[in-house]
Amino acid sequence: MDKFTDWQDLKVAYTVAKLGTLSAAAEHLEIHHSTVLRRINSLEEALGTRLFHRHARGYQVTQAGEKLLATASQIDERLMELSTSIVASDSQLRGKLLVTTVSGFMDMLSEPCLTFQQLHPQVQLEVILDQKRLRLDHGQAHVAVRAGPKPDEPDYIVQHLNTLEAGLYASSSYIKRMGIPKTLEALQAHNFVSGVAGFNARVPYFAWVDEHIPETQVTLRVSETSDASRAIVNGLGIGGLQHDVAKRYPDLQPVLHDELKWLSQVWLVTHVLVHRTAKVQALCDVLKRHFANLS
Amino acid sequence: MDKFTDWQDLKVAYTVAKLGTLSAAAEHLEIHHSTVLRRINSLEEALGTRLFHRHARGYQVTQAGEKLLATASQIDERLMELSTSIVASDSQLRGKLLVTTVSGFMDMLSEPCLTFQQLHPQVQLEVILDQKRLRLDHGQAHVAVRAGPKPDEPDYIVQHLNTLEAGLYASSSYIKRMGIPKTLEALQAHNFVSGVAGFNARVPYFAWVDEHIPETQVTLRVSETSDASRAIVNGLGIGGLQHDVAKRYPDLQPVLHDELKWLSQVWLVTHVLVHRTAKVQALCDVLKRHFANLS
DNA sequence: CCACCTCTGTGCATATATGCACACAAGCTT
DNA sequence: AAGCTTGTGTGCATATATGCACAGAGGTGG
Repeated sequence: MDKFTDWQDLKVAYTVAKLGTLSAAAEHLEIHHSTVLRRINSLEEALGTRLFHRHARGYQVTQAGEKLLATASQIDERLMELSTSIVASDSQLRGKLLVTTVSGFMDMLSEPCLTFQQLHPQVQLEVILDQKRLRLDHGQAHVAVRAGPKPDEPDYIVQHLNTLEAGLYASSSYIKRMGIPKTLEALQAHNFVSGVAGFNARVPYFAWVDEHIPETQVTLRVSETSDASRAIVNGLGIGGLQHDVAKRYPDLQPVLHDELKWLSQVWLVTHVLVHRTAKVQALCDVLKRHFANLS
Repeated sequence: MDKFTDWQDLKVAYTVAKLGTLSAAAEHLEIHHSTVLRRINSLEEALGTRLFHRHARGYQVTQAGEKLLATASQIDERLMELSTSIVASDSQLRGKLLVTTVSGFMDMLSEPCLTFQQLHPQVQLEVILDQKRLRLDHGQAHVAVRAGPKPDEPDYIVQHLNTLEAGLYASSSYIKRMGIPKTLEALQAHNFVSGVAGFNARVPYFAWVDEHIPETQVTLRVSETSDASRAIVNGLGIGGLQHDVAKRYPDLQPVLHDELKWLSQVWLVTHVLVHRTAKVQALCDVLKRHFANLS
């Protein structure tokens, strides 16, 4: 049913129709004129129609060939558009840009994201919050902001953004109810908000809870770290937060900051194939500038 | 500058984008999946862009691939239209139809042409009057009506239409002026209308004039036989006409019809490549029916 | 958690298409 | 007219792309 098994034949026939001779088409396509001849023969055989009138001085289109010429020239135009569109999508600042991070970082990313949106309104920024690391090499995301040990995967380009410091916080409503612990030992009697086992295993605070706080004292375990901060604000318990996140909630009081602190590295990760594109570069610039101003 | 050197790569990439896997695309295209892989690799290299995210379970389009998919699907549609349009142009009764004959036959062809126009108004009939025989194999014409010996060229399909009989005619104004010849000898004193030497050499009457009538008696030589008939009607001289042509001019009187008559075969010629098409068949039917009714 | 299955990816032999050389045909020029 | 130029068409050697077999990767289901 499919008459055009080889689209290249179409291009060859189109070139002949446009230039009028096999030789000219062959030169233009940088192939031998006999190849042009054979491709046209095979196409005509496949279509069951003569496309050209053979003339010793050149090829002249038949009515069928005229139709083919019209269609092929449209196709050629589309292809020109497509090729410019494809190269432009790499160099122009427009289209979708996918960023991924863990939900706990959303509070920190919202500000640079806003900055980026204002700088490049043509780009539709999509932030994907996901516990499981999306695969940049599968195109699931273009840029990732990750915490913990330095990612080390082939074809990933990793840049160090900052070192974030976290500490314990409690809301004033919690302190009013339970008091504020003054020593590490006193913590054992308090309630804590932590993460669900298996999720966010690499958050240092979660690991510390598992190690030093009895299971019974952990009032709430949430899978998303952003939910943890809200729970702490609402007074469900004491919890570990990045200082920069805690700053956003004036109600929160520091707890034993001189005694307890956790450091975690933040990495900016891109895939080598998308790293050089304008969009990715622009976002990386904004993110690096933002995190540099934090410290 | 031309990114798409091989349009077939586009078709292959399109199939992969549509079906999602190399294997499925390979099966659909009836080629090996490794070939599909290589063509996509080469296309991506040529474009300088990733079109697919390689996944062990299949190929997923990137943004560039999405654009390619959109363009290619449009192309695919156009191609479907084109292929149906091409086959339809053979089986449908529409479009141009080129007929060629010598000008002297126009009077005879006008009637069947009218019939054909009424039967198939979608077809634009173009009658090319030309002394030199147009080449059907070059697509200069689709149907030819020819007189004289049976055409014998390769790939030409020749059908016998009729045997036409011609005789001498004179207008009443000529007869009034010069009288009507009663014997063959009496003709020598009369004026004649004939053809220009070199043109229409195969018209039997013209040959007869050259052989039997003194050069000085030939009042007018015309290159177009249709002009000859008008000259005879206007009384410039005696001339040979097909009986069917002469019938159209009531003023004309037959001259020595029992003594002189010329027979010529009329042939319907088409090229083997266009002969089976609906348009050509339709015209051939009309012409054959018309000429059958003449005798 | 492991075995299975599908799909991708690679070296190698072969089949297919390309290029080349030459012959031929037809305008164009002188 | 006759040579010259340009372009088409064909047999043959080679280069190129295809198919094949097998390895590997990665997800799926028991």
